[in-house]
Amino acid sequence: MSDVGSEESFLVYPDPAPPELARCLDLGGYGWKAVDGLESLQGADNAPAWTGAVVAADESPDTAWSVCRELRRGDVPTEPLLVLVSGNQLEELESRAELFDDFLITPFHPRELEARLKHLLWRAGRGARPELVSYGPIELNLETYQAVVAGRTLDLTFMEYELLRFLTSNPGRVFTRETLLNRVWGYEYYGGARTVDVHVRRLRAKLGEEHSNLIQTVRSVGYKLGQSRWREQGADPAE
Amino acid sequence: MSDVGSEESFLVYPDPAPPELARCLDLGGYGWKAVDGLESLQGADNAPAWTGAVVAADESPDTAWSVCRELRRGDVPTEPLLVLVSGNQLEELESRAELFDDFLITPFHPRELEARLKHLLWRAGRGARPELVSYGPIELNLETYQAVVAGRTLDLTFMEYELLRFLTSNPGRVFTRETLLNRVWGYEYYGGARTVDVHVRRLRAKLGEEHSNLIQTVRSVGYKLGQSRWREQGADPAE
DNA sequence: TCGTGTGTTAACGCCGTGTGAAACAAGACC
DNA sequence: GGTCTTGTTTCACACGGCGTTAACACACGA
Repeated sequence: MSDVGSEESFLVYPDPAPPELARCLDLGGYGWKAVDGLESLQGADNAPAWTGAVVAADESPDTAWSVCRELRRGDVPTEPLLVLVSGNQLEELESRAELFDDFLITPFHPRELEARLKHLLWRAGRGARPELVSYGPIELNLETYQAVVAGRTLDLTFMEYELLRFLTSNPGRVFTRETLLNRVWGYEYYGGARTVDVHVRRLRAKLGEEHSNLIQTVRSVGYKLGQSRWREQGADPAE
Repeated sequence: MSDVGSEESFLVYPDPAPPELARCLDLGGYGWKAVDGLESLQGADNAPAWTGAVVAADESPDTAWSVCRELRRGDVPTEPLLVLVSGNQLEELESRAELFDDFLITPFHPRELEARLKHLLWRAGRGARPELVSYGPIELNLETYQAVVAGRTLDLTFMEYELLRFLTSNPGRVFTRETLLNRVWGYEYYGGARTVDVHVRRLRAKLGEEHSNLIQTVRSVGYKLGQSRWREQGADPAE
């Protein structure tokens, strides 16, 4: 499914997930797994990795409500559960109020789906997914201003963090000192291109010896972080 | 207004209630009262007869959110609160997740409004309200406005409590002074960002010496409370 | 009137930040 | 290979932004 480990993932019904729903979940960066029933899950209840569920009840309502009922009976009965219903199913919601946390009318707007998922996750106490930027061993939490390299927390100053964030957001790309000054420092700048050098040096020092080479200098051009994802393992012969 | 058929009644903003909203509430048999602000209510706090609120935030969002904030601060801070937003306001919902329980996109279908109201009332009737906020040694009782740190009751002023509540509700997250002024104080603000500093200082003083470091300053960014739960164990090995 | 809560102003001190120069590395040219 | 040139790394230091703190000003209710 997806590569990032820390993200939210949803259980989706039915198994060939509605195309629109699948597309929106993918675009939102959520992991998801479509099932046609819960018997397959009961077999392998090893890691209930999903943090919520989205049940499309507009096609086959009866089995969909059964799935909701099963989910409510499960080990984590209060997980966020969103049902998709058609406009003429609104009346039957009242009698099934205990089977869902929120509902969405099909056809739906992708942004409404995302907004409802976010609010459900927030209410469930897990909060919105933290905005993360990562590359290799580097992980940046944009909300807490924390930087982690290979599990070790770094104590960065403001400019160091901003510089690392910019480089990590554009991995493998080379930036001239002027560009860095403009985009990170944020003002027109004359002279003092050495400022970038010094901050790169301090960053490398705090990254530690084994990771200091994450920031590479491209001679007479500038700096870049890591390797480009373009032809990553293509093993450039000049390397 | 409405002859109260059922015992449910809602507070509606703004005062000339949106016609569509008024009609639907009437048809649904709900009682409701439109207000343009909360100052009129504070005068006569005799019988808070409403069981919930519907705030139309699609016309004048700023004041609407202020009303939501006031409602949340009120005596019954967790009453069901539904906001009406336009389609292009979905993005701003995420940063105000604590100000509403459910939302509805305008223009709306009357039956969807009714379904959402019913579901909100059903959920409120089950008492699924988190009245407590806590982080580490901090415990806040939202009903009694009491703050406890490590078992010791604090005597906080109003703004101190609000600030601590906001920070505690979003632990580990860094907020700029401007953000704090907007979200805690609740109005647009120019100058005087030092106000936040002073209140933080007073809060730290009341937290006591051993817990004053719960509120951490992130230099040239803002303040945050505690450590993020994200990678909390990343203690520096050189320590 | 006093007492309390809240916002403002100014002084102070720290530490992040930028700068200059020296030391160093990498090619280029003869 | 030696030497010169160009560019990068490293160090030390001074300035200034930024947070802390205290003291004051104002509004409001008792």
